[in-house]
Amino acid sequence: MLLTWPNHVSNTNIAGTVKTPKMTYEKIIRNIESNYTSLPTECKFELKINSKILTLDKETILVKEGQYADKTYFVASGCIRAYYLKDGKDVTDWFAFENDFINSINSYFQNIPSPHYIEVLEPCILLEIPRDTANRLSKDFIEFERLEKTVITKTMLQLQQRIVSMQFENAQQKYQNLLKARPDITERVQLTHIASFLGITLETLSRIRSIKN
Amino acid sequence: MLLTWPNHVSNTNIAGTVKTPKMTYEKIIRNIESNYTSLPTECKFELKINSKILTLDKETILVKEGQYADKTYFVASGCIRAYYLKDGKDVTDWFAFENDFINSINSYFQNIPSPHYIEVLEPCILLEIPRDTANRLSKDFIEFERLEKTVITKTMLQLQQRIVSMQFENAQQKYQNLLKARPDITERVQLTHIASFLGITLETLSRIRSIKN
DNA sequence: AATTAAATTTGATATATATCAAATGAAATA
DNA sequence: TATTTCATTTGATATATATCAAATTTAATT
Repeated sequence: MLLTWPNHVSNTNIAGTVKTPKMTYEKIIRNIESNYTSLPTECKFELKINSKILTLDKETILVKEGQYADKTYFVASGCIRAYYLKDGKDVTDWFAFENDFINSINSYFQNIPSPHYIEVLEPCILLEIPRDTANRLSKDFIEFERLEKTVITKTMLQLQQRIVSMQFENAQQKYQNLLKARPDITERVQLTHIASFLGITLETLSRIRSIKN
Repeated sequence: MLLTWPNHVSNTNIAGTVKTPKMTYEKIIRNIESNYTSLPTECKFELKINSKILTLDKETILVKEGQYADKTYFVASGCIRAYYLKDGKDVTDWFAFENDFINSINSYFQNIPSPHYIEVLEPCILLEIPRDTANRLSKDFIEFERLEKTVITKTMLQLQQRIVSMQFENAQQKYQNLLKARPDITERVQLTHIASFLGITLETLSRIRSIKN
């Protein structure tokens, strides 16, 4: 799953119509800096020559269950989800939108086979950062180590919030909360994925949406 | 809530009888190093002269709701919980045992009033590290920055696991999982706290414990 | 040891949401 | 445009766990 998901401006106009601005390393790295922390010039240079820009179609599978997923992706544009199969059922565990980082956390941090799949939901431009690169940059630049800490801290806080939400809110409230954080989500992501992310059934979500809201 | 909670050996003999070994800064810091990452001598020295050893009784409240909680505690011995009041009801959000770090994450990382209380459950020896100290050490020693990242990463992974568990396991399974990670928990922590931590009622927990197990 | 208070267990009932099943609507493909 | 496939909605029923209430057990205090 995961790395973070701030409440940021979307890159989308009307449902589905994603602008695909020409993305250079410079622009992407500038986005990282402005959303997280700034980096020294040499660190940025090293990042640039050791990472890759990916332009991907909808439905691309970036990571499969069982793989050693040793890359982190920064989403320059588009949207992605991490999911796993629980008794054969597809369960969304995390979404990443513009300016979020995402990886298969278990695999990436514990170097174990990934329980997650990572799938592209909208045409995406990503910056792919290999773990080796990230580790080296962390060793050489305290600012990069700090960037990682910042991203992880954000993620941790969100996970904690989500636990509170799951424990004490009913289906309706959970959905409202998600909408508050991500008002455009229903235009960008299928209801099945939203439902499983919220830990409710598709049917319940549908009913919630029809009454009132 | 939180910072981490590895599956370690307890410091307890028989329920309630906690040995209180003489704890020096050296010994505590050695424990931090052996459980997380090692630190340069100068960093350890700075940590020592800028932190405090606390010896606390059961029921001590370390942090109250509303406070700006800018300390992290390393548990040298004993056990602690973080909880909050949800509609007046006491909900345990995190436990910390020997060799765990704990702080009021929201307050500490976002510098906002703490939604949590932190309460001592067993006589404790703690190392209290002010945020200023932690921040300075992070700036001066990449190893300390890395220590923080390690602790936060562990916490994040545990939170993610807990979400999966909350979403797909029934009360029984949740309890079993907790027991697997922390077999001694029932001797050290009240069932009410365990129940609210698991997101089930005390009554349900009691029933689960009586049938079978 | 007796008394009070707190923690846990046990019981009866209510309820939100899951599950199963089918209908409708929207999008993709021929 | 017709046809197939996939996504969403709607309905009927089942179920795990919550809630409320009380009994019992354990621990703390006098």
